[in-house]
Amino acid sequence: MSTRYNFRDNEAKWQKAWDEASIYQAHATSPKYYVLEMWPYPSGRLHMGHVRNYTIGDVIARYKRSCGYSVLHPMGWDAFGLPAENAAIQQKVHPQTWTLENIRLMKEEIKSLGISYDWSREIFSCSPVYYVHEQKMFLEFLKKGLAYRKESFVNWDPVEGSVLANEQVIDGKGWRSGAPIERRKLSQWFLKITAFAQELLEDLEKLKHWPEQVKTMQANWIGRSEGARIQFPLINQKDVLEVFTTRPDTIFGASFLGISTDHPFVENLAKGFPALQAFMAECHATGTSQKELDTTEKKGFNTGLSVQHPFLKDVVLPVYVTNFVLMDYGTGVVFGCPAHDVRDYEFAQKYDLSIIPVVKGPEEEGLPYEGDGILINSQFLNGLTTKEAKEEVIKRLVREKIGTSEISYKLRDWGISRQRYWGCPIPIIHCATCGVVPVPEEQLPVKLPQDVSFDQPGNPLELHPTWKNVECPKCHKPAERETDTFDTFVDSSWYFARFCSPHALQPFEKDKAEFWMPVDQYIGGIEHAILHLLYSRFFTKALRSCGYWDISEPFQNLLTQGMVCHETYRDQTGSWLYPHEVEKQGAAFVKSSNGSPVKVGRSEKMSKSKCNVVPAAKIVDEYGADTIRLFMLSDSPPERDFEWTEAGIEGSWRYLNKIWRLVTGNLDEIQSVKLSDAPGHFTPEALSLRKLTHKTIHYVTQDIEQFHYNRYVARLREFSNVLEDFTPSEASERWALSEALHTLVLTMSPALPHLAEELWAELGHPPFVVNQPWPKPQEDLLTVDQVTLAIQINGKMRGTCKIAPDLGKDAARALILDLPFVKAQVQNTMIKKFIYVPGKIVNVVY
RNA sequence: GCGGGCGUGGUGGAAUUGGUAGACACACCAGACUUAGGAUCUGGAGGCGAAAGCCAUGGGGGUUCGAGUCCCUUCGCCCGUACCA
Repeated sequence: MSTRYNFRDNEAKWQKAWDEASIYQAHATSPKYYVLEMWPYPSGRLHMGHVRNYTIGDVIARYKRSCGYSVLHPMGWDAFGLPAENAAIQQKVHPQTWTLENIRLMKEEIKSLGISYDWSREIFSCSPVYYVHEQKMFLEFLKKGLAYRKESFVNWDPVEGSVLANEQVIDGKGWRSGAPIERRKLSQWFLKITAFAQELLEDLEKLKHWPEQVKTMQANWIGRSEGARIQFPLINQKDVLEVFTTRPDTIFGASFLGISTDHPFVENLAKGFPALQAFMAECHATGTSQKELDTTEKKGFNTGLSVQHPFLKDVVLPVYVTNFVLMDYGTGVVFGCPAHDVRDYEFAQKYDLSIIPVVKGPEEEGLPYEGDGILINSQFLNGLTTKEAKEEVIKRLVREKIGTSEISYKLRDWGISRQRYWGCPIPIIHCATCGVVPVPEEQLPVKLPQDVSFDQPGNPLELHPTWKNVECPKCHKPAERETDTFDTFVDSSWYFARFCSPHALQPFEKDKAEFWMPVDQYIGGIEHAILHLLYSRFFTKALRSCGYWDISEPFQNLLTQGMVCHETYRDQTGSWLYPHEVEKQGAAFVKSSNGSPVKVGRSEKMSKSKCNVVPAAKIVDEYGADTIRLFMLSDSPPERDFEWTEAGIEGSWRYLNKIWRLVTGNLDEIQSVKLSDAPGHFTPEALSLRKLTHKTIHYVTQDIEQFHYNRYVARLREFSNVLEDFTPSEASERWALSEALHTLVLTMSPALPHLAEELWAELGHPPFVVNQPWPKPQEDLLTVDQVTLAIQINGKMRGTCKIAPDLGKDAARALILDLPFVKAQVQNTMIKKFIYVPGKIVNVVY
């Protein structure tokens, strides 16, 4: 018996054995369990965030397998995207070559972790076999009116002459060129997610096991609000401007109209109005991100036009073109009520507009006051509450035919066009005669051409002569292919369905998909709380309305994991250092290469830019898969951030060896034990061990079910701490020890599959431990006959007392008031209150 | 700016969801053992204090017999913000 566990040989051995037995291949037999981790973007190296994600998923997959479920646990590649193009530009390597090589490397690393994936279902978003279905779906959506074309803004880099992602715009400038970015309009494809706004909102209630904060974020993102649409006729003109407002009650506080720079009326007005044109250009000299738009200084341009107040015939309001009214929300026009809106208040002060308070709050409030209250200065609304006033205004608007009630959503349609090469081509042909023509189904897939160059800026597809120039399928005259590709979120909005029948000729076989779906447990980073998850929910519903299946929600349960963090290090020059470049000298850190002092920064999310990354492959190589898996589970609960430390991984490695010694060191003791022959009598020591064994099963099961993996590991450690001190002296104790060791191996197997497999063999069993049923606790061993009751006197902890857990209140009172330390404190004072929570606490108030 | 979170010893965290704050670990200290190892084993440990005890869950206030947990307020950090994935 070796005292050191040989992870290198064992992990390779068992991974090979699992592979050869194909034990992780999913078979569609009930009951089913579909566990899915978010598929990775193949960046080339596995990082700790991936390891954490896959480990969390693997524990539940293995646990459910032991519980008798038929488990589907697949893995694939979110292989399209911007980094491949950046690599192409920087390293002169084709995006496909770069991507496939990255996949090869990452797959090798994932495999070394021993995750129970069914690799026969592996899929790649960049393969035409995958994206052909996406192109067909898009054409279906087009037929159903769920896809359409409209103009919208992109970040335009005037120096590069290309479109930039928000990420590539830094402080309003292009990341490569440094040139100020402008917003430019392009005609682009959109998916009508707003058609499902109400359903996406309502169905959140069905998602019982989604984190509340994710549901709240999605609900706020959808942003349903009830309000009114009100007409404001322009003075001396025929036109009418329509406003959407959620505060129709404040209509008498209106002092101006704000209209979006992108409103058709403004675009029209700007013709022959150079000052306005200049203002609009000024507003467009910014990127498209919401954060940038919101934090840019609020500006307005007085058009000189004015509108009539809907209820006050002698009041006219000036019309300002503004940079803070969004064309995408409501009607693109707002009325400004400075007394009751912070933004309007600032605007009114800047442009010296009147501020009329019309809502009186419950207390003396300063302005602006955005809360509810009683209406003042408001004609027929005076004295009404905010809620009543809203109803009354709408009633009048409808009666006078100058407005209606309206429900509005913040959610905007999903722009899916990207002016990039490395994505799924949009299957459309533009013809001068026939307009927008879908590529006929028999010509699908539209494959990406291989022969492209990144020597010039912009999308290489634009510059590709033979791919771009085609014949119109309808009139056969020369036409052009759509050169935009899909947003990569499209690829990840249905991959979970493809896994159900990954080799099917259609996107997925309906019966297979309806058998496996919905995903029973979805696991991924919190950063996807809104976009990816909302798009996937939308796609599921859109596919339903196109007749693909009868599924409405893709993910039954959701776990959002926290980030993996690490300390940051900088040398004297301020450059970031990798953890492997520094070493500890006493309490301080120094640079390994020259011994110079290192400044230790706070722990942050692992990122290449700050060099605080630890490559997973290195750790697997040094400590093995089980050690890294154990550490990933031990410290933090999955939804919290995780702190990576060298000490932590060491600690996990030591624990692995401890288990190894514990089991192998007791083999002789339990050699003669037959677990099927339970002894008739147990010594008190044996009984007490058995109680712990069954309590451990009980709690470990609960902890795994609830994803309290750190507690699960803590229970295993507590259990093994006791086992270490247990020396059997007769038969029933040897039996109890054998039961305990078997339980330890079985319960640790979801976390430490390789070690468990090896020890299962050492215990004399044929493979595989992963196919063993999950142990069940014996109920009669879970009862306790005494608990430690906490005793408070006047709310302060004063002592404890051993007591039967179900003792009645009167008996408990007599017993406790008779305790010496209670008597001493209370003496003969009258007891005012005696609070008794059986099994937990007593509070004596005197 | 807006939306959502998080904050507990030197460190990561635990606390049956309003009932003994610090489980389980890491780091540390003291000791044992030795075929000096990536060891292992035993003991200690929130702070102050000789002790009794007092103080402690980012800060301040409140509700309660009782608050890490609920409410108000404030500070700090993190995620998302629609073209990073």
